[in-house]
Amino acid sequence: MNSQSNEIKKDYDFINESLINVYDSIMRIEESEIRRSRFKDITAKEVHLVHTIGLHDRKTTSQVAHILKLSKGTLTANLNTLERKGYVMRIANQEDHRIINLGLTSKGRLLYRAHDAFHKLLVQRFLKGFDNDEIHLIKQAMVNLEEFIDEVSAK
Amino acid sequence: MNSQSNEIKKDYDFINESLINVYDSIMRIEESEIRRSRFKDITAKEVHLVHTIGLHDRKTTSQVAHILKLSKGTLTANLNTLERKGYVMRIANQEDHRIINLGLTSKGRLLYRAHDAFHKLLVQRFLKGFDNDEIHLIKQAMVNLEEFIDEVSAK
DNA sequence: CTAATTTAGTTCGAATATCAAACTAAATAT
DNA sequence: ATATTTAGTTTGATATTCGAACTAAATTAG
Repeated sequence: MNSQSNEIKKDYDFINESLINVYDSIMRIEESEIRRSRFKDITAKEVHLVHTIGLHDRKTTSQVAHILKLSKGTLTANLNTLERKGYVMRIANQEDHRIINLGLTSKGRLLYRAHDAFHKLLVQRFLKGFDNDEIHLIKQAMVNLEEFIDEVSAK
Repeated sequence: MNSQSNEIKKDYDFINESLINVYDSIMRIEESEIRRSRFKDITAKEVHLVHTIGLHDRKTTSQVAHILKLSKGTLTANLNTLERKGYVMRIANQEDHRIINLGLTSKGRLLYRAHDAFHKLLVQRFLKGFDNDEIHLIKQAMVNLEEFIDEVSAK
């Protein structure tokens, strides 16, 4: 094996290990960032839920459960906690009284923005030192990954 | 805002959303790949454990617990299941009788290699269409990310 | 226009997962 | 030899999740 292809193998292996490690770590540092913030009563999972509800404002409970791939029962349990803690609102639907629409309280939106800011910082660091063309290329790799995920999911 | 910087913002936003989504999805497709394979009695978490034990052969229970950031009690519980299912071996240490070294059975190694092959495929698809320089660049972005993670973890 | 059916969300019971503290046995230090 | 430390297991408490049964509301069929 020549030293050139050896380099490439190293890059491959590094990326492989990285893809496995990084996501675990991101969950972990999100948790520790929250512990350091003013929102101490919240777990990483709960932030994930607040993020999803913030992103999909006024969706129904069933829609959010589907997006998060949680059972309705599990979502109900999580909503009770997040409502009690004051991050999420259940909004009765006037047209259809079976439906509950979900939204964030102002405290929930504060958490949403804090979490979003942290993620923006993460992406900035991910892309540190790259020019626009290079960033576009990295984006393309993420597109590849999502395509692969979609393919496998569809099987 | 000109169209150039708008493009870049789009790339940023896409990468941001992607980084959040992809982890969840990878866990999910790993689970569904396992269900389709001959190793149907295994969860994604358990594969993760088998992967770690395979990667760090003959490490002690405490070392593996530390690597996985699990309590020793939790690891013991998981080891019991994986030993019962025939993927993992506890190996008594001859020098120090308190220590248990962990290893994979041949069935465990089969699972390890199947899982590894799936990850290699994932990385191939991630890097599809890029030349060596571009792959090196993408690797550098992963290095950036790990550096950021290490920094935040150390705080 | 009722009846039956479907739909949205909650409740409940069972199964798992996790942690931290107490515990056991072995090794090391005093 | 005795006390302390270390490695791993056990135990009890708490969390999470699921799916099935349930309630209430909306829709459909007769």
